[in-house]
Amino acid sequence: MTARGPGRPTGGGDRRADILAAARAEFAANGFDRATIRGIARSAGVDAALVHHYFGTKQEIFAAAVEFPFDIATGLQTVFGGAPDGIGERLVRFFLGVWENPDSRRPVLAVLRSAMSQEQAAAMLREFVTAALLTPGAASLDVPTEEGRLRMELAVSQLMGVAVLRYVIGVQPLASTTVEELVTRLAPVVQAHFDGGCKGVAGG
Amino acid sequence: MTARGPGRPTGGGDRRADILAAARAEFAANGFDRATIRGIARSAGVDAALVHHYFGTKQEIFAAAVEFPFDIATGLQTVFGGAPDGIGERLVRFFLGVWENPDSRRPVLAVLRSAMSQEQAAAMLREFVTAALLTPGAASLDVPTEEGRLRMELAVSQLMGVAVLRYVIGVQPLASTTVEELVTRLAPVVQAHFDGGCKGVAGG
DNA sequence: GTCTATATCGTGATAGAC
DNA sequence: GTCTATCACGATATAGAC
Repeated sequence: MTARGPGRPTGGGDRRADILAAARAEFAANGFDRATIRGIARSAGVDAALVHHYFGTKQEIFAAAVEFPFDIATGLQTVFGGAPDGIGERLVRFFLGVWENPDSRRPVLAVLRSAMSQEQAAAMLREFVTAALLTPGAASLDVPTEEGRLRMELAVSQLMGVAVLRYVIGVQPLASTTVEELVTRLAPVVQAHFDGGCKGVAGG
Repeated sequence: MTARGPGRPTGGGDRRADILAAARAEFAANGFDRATIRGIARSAGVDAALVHHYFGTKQEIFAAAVEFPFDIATGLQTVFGGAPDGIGERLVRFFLGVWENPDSRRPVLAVLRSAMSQEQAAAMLREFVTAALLTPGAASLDVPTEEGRLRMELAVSQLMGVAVLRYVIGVQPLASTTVEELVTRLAPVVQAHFDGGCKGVAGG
């Protein structure tokens, strides 16, 4: 039963999923600007007009494509809920886990690529970082809010930079280093940001 | 003598500079894809055809626009030439100095924005990071090359992430923190990457 | 529900007048 | 050296047939 007749009885919902998957792949691979409706349609094996029919404008397709397919809040509850001195390692593991899994990498890669030159995507990333990372992270610290947010931002900067160099630019040897190796090297640094800096390393 | 007649005797070099400056601004503001020849021409107050006349294709304009107007190698010699335990602070100061000065920020912003979705710009960034940062940085360390490069990449990741969140995404309060404050917080972390990690912070 | 056809626009690039 | 005019192309988006 591979042949699909016109007016198929399933009532739709099949092609729509194909289009959404293709949109995720295209936006992740090319960013908002370079991704095209025609390309998404071709990749999904449907007509370009059908993409508009289901999702409307290109912006709306993008918004639908980058909605996280998993509950990210749950994962971050685990990160910030446990022992304070383990937040660094848990955050690094969570972050790398999202990026190593193709299903979750696609949306975040699409947002990151697009956020560089598209204000709406930048706003999405800004809001996500603020709501999902900075606010709960800062709240779990025993310092003033502004100080906590800055610490979190510096920690997130470290991880965001790794994402850019490892997953987008692909610089070696970082791009082929194992996750465990990265956890070993990054967790203490991220934790240090959390604890207010690496200054103590000099030993006084 | 503000009026310019046709066939002006200066022999050209005036409009060309205007176009180049406009191209820097447009590429920095929008990235490669969203920047347009017409937009550059409009911004420079000339015709679009003149842009092609001087610089050729859009790729060639981009290449001309992102050529650093200052000798970056000299600055990095200072960073890596001095005392090893000051590399962290000197690298952070150099990096932030480049990004805080509009003249030098424009080219690097253009490359960063474009590298996210344009393979040629990504290759430029990859080669620049490798040749100007990783290789001299790793060479100044007393560890195997591969290990030194990875340490440098993690240090650069920290700075790259700060650039993304501070200068592109504009997340607060990081975007409005003073340079000195950032140097204070980042230099030890970058230095720790250089020295092989923050592990010693726990004090044993 | 799906696709054909097309309207409308903006792009990069070129030829050639002045 | 500078600009007018235009080509060829691909984009988003829509109208409407089936």
